[in-house]
Amino acid sequence: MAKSVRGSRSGRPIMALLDLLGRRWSLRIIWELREAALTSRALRTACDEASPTILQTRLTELREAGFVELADDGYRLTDLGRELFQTFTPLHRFAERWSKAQL
Amino acid sequence: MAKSVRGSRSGRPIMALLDLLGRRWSLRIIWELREAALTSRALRTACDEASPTILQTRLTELREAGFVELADDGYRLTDLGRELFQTFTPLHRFAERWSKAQL
DNA sequence: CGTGTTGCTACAGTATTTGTAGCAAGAGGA
DNA sequence: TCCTCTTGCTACAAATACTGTAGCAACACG
Repeated sequence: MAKSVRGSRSGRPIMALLDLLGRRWSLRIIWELREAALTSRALRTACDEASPTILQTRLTELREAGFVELADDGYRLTDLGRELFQTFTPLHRFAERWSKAQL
Repeated sequence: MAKSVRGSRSGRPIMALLDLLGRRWSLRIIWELREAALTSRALRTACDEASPTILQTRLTELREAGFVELADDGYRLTDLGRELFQTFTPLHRFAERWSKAQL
């Protein structure tokens, strides 16, 4: 398992971030936690029954990165994680436009 | 190789997009093409000598998605791809804040 | 005590990614 | 013409990441 975030050698934070978010289910997890906290099982359901192994791995990474935390009501975005999610908003809008351009 | 974009079954464009961008080197490739077109070799150099196999695979996917095109001067973002890149701008700013929060 | 959650892990099979090598096609230069 | 260089791209085996199933201990409710 890649311990340190790839691209971090360059010292450029954006590389480390692109690498972390470029791992499977990372983007999706943040997306699914956008509204409310989810238990590990609920998160798994939300993520199309992705394997718990990889979800756990990603959750650990995202927790170490400070984007996600485990509270009484399950996993949820930290303030930092919520900030990160904000940057997805234009992405969401873009996705809608993109799907129309695909036709 | 995953032919269709995962998550596209849901019909939610954002899922398809999150999945495509969640594959290794996808985000990075778009990032590296942000300023100028790059030849396949130059792109490889920019991407820390990532293997040409996977770069080629990602480039094909990104081309099919309409984000990247191959021109005389190498690979470059399409108008759509440039739109997508715009959504990264807040991500870049976030990355800077994040690296400070990590200390 | 049983029943049901929770977060989390083991493990084997599969898919993806890596690294090295090398291809054919095209653009020069001699 | 032949030689050399670059282009985009691919083969192939080894390494790594991911999947799917099963199941653990800890805690809560009854």
